[in-house]
Amino acid sequence: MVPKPALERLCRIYTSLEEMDTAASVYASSRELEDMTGIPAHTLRKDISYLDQPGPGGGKYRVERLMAVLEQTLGLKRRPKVCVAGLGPLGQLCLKMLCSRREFEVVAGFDANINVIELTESDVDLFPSYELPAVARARGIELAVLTVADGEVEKTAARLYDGGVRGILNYTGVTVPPEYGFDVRSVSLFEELRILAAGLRAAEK
Amino acid sequence: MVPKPALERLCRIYTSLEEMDTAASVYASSRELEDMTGIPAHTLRKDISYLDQPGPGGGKYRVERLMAVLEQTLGLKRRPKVCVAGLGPLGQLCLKMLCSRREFEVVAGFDANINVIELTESDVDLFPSYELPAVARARGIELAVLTVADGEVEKTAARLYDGGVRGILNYTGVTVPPEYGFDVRSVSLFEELRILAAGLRAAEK
DNA sequence: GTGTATCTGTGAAAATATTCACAGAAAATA
DNA sequence: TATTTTCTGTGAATATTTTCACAGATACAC
Repeated sequence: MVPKPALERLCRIYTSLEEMDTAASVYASSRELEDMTGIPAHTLRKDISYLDQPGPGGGKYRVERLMAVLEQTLGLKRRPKVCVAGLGPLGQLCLKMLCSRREFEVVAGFDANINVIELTESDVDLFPSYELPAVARARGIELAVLTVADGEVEKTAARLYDGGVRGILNYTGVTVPPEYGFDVRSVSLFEELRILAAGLRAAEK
Repeated sequence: MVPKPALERLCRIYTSLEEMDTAASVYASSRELEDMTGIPAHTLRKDISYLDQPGPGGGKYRVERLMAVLEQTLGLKRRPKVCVAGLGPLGQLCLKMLCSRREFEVVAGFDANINVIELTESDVDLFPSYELPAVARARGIELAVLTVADGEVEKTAARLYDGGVRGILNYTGVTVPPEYGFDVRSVSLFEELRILAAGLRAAEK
């Protein structure tokens, strides 16, 4: 079984592999990846070894091959189904970014305000929030990007749960209620900056 | 010394304490905080114990007191100086959010495009990117929110380094070059969703 | 005040994750 | 082809983090 921190690093490695692939690099050594990611080469090799896939042995990794292995393991080949809940400026931005790549299947957007839904241009179907559970179930949405206002998080979480959504990427400033058992990753501008500030502070001593 | 994961959790706890403070709660037990954050009560108590501050002993934590201790330890009382590099939609959003609270001192915004600088309304002084090193040094900027286009990351990183910036909150899709030794936290929409997808995948087995 | 229930604080134990070190496979060299 | 160099893969050692368990402090009821 792959340790969770290793999984996170593997996702970071995938990003770097994409960069290399775009730059038409065919081979990647653990050392080069260390230079790109800051993850030590031995950690990175160990992480890859958790995948239990035959590697190149003594040669370098083949970028495409390793990407394929990661796609397999990380479940990206399936194009997980994603929705965006909350279509304020941030939500709309996320929607746009997600649509700009094929990696995820963007299935729907939701907002409490019907005006927003009618006025927003998007390739994706947009719905009022109260339809979330039904739409999510009908379309098999697995992941949600949560960009609603802080005050709406609780209600939206309940709806996502009813819709069978399993994982939430939480961009709001408040905590997603843990009782639903979502797999949550939270990205709070303030919290992240606090962690950096605390890091500086710790480094000073 | 506070373990790094503990530090991150403490920042999360701080967020929940803010929520409680807003809700006019005076006391917080480790159990209540567990319910809010999903962090187990014993982990959370241990984390707080790393702070080496006298706690309430047998009673509950006093919300204000604990917040004060965390502000102290996390270095938030100092109002760390922050800038935003890259004033596209995301950068402007970050700028607005940062200005909406007093927690950080937002000192400057930067963009490569001079039109953007002239057209953007902001309470914060905006500068063209090439002035970043000078401005950052002059104003003592410690942290940067990096929201430039992916192709500009390398150049911007160099400038931030020249400006004496120590920590970066990286919202771009590419890796910040590790050779400068920045303290980096990266937030990539795609990477986060990948981690969630991998989590689902792992849970299925 | 006495008793009971509820907390925190923390050393020690257990679980996890990282680093190391080196065997052995590929690639490069000559 | 033989030799050297450069890699990966991984068990074992080390380091870190989390969990546990319980002593002792506080709050509360009566």
